Amino acid sequence: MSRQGGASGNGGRSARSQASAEEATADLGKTIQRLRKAYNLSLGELSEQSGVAKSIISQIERNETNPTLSTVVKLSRALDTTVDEVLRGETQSPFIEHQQKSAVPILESQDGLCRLAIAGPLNLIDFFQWYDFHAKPSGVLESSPHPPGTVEHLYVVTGELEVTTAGETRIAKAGEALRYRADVPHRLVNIGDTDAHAVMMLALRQFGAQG
Amino acid sequence: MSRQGGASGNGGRSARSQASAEEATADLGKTIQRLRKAYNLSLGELSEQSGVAKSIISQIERNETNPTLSTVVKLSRALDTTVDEVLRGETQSPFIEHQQKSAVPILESQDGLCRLAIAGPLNLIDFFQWYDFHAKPSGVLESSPHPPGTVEHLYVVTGELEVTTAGETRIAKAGEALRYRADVPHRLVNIGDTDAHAVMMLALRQFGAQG
DNA sequence: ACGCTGTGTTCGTTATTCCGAACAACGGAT
DNA sequence: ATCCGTTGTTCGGAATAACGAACACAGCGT
Repeated sequence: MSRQGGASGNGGRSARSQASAEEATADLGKTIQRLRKAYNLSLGELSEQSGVAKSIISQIERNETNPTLSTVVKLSRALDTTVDEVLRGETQSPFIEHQQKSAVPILESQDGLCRLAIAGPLNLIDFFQWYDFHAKPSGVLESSPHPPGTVEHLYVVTGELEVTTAGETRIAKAGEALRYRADVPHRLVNIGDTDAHAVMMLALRQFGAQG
Repeated sequence: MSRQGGASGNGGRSARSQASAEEATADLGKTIQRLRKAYNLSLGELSEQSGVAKSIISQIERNETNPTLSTVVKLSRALDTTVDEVLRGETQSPFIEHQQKSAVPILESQDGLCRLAIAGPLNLIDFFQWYDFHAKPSGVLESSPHPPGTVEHLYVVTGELEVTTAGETRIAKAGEALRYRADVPHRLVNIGDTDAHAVMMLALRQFGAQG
């Protein structure tokens, strides 16, 4: 036992671990639930997409069971994340303040053939997805509210889009970017007479912390 | 089948995963054993240090059981590593993932006029910037290393780009996405004979977690 | 030869994960 | 007021993961 016995210089082995596994999986349920709700999934839907019985998911979310590895893997995959991320929980301190709301700067490479436009910086984000968005003329995309704190970024590649949220309406043309609250109903309309193409990013605030 | 609910163009969830969990934990036993032997530990020793019965460890190493999450956590800790590392096995991820066009799920709005393509999901990011990238034919963009853990996402809108990082080279055409490490020198080249247009996102990992 | 120490394996039992179905609770319809 | 479809929950029962002890096979020593 213990003591490195061996001639070989094995690396110093830590002797910790031991009974600390419970605490490691302590907030797993909370995390699973947080991710599931971030995707607006019900237990049944997540069950279908993951292949895990919804009763199990319910128990896992309330830490009433000690799931099998394969179960956790299935859930992690369905939630587009890894096991470690799920285990890590939310013990991360969001710092870094780096506001840079100036107008879209443009960088050029040495040979002058490349243009790099910073479309939008953002910080303190724990989870996001981004989308490629196409809309034919007069196409409309209605979105129901996302979780509180969610911010949506829209960068228009071609065409002309109109965004309405919380009673306000703005128009963005090709090359412009919009940033707006997404935790209220909002709507996108292609008001141009050509196809519109945009890149959309959805940034969810992970958990409370102040607003 | 009917994406969730409603109206919204909320995030489209992938329907993959499903029964692929087995293959994910396939070489877990091999990995555990490799790590254990790397430390010159016997089953009994690892059992003591981890708190897992050695009979279980034996079965896990031969993939004769489907361990509990807490069991895997205990073993991972005793082996000074993380669950994901153990799951990843030794398939040293190429660190440059290629997301084919066909793999990008596409959602349609109710009126059928809008197409929403998820270019690339990513989780638990604390800080990022994204860019609109234009390159004339044979244009080159050289980038020096970003902070450790930084991952770069590239979504090609039009044209054809070649990415080289850590000795690996991949090509992405319009509609495809690349995801690769950016904490080493990397280079983008427009290898097509037309202008290339892409959206690039730089995601910095905020907290340590060595990679 | 014999014991001895350590390896990894297999064996009963207990404890619990997992599933599917049945359940209650809510909200929206007609 | 009553039917729905949906939410998340709880309830048997089958499957099995976990444990500890007993097991076989080695290598070394006297």
